[in-house]
Amino acid sequence: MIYVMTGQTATGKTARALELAQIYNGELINADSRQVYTGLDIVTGKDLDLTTHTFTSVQKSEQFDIGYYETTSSMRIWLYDVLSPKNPFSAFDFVRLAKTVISDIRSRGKTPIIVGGTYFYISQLLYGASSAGEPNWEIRKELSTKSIEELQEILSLLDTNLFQSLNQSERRNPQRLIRKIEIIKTQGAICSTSSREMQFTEVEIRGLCHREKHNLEEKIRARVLSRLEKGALEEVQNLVRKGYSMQDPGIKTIGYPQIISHLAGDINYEGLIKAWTTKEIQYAKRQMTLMKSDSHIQWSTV
RNA sequence: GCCGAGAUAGCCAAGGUGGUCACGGCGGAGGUCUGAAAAACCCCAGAUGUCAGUUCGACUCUGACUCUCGGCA
Repeated sequence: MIYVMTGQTATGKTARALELAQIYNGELINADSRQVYTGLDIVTGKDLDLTTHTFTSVQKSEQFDIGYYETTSSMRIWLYDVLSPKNPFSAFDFVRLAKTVISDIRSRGKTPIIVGGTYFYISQLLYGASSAGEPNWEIRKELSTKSIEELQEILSLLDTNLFQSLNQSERRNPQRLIRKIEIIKTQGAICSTSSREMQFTEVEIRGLCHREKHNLEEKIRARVLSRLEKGALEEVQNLVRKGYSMQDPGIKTIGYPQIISHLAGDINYEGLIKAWTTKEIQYAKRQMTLMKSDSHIQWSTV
């Protein structure tokens, strides 16, 4: 059995997942695309205060450090602090790492509990059977200098039918165009018949969402304020001092650009709170747009 | 009180010889997504301070009023 705890931001997913872990003798696997980064703690809301703060590394490679934090009640939380914010991380990486951890947890007779708001990662783990292959950052870098018109033309030349079938949103989305070109260049073609079947036999997916929009707004605002109190500004100052900037993949995370602007004097404190809160609310909205198409999710409201 | 500048959407804001006026950005609603997803992208709604005058026609010109911001007293 695998449990999945997902849903909107600021709904208390981690707390609920820990309850599940208690009941089912489980261990948590983080499915949050930001909390995999080292050093992004307060702003991303890593629940390290629930742990003993000691990271136990289990499998370390050049790219990734797979390990866990142990909670005060001796439960493990995996896939925090996997890599530096300097490096890109992808759904491909997540699926690979999560599968490794799932095997490890099961081999010890425990239950994997996947928890996080990055539904895209979760969907790729649960349903993604694509043979499309991993990201090729060389090709992406090369294509990133092209204009949107150039990208459209390149893709159109490679596969006219595919390009014709794209909607406006995708045609004008450089990242999506680059990804498609990348697949064709590395695989020869895009396999359109790849399945969307459940990869595991027994899975229970639970989702948490806010009952009303104003609940969400209040919760998020309160959480932003509490993160600032906990030292979000200092966290960012340290990162900046260590040479991290908005260009780094990990820093392209809600909260960081806004705080950096504030530290640079571009926006005042009130402006920072507002900008950060607004981005979080917009994110929560996008999460729902994506998640509500999954009929397997059992929803509850908070 | 006087002088000057201004008043365009929830906020910021561009404009033009008077001709269906109305560029953008933010915010708001909705959406897209098969390994960048806290990303990237699509799309929709919404405005000329008030009152008069000139005119076939005023957001644009004139006057008064109201309000705002500077400066002087």
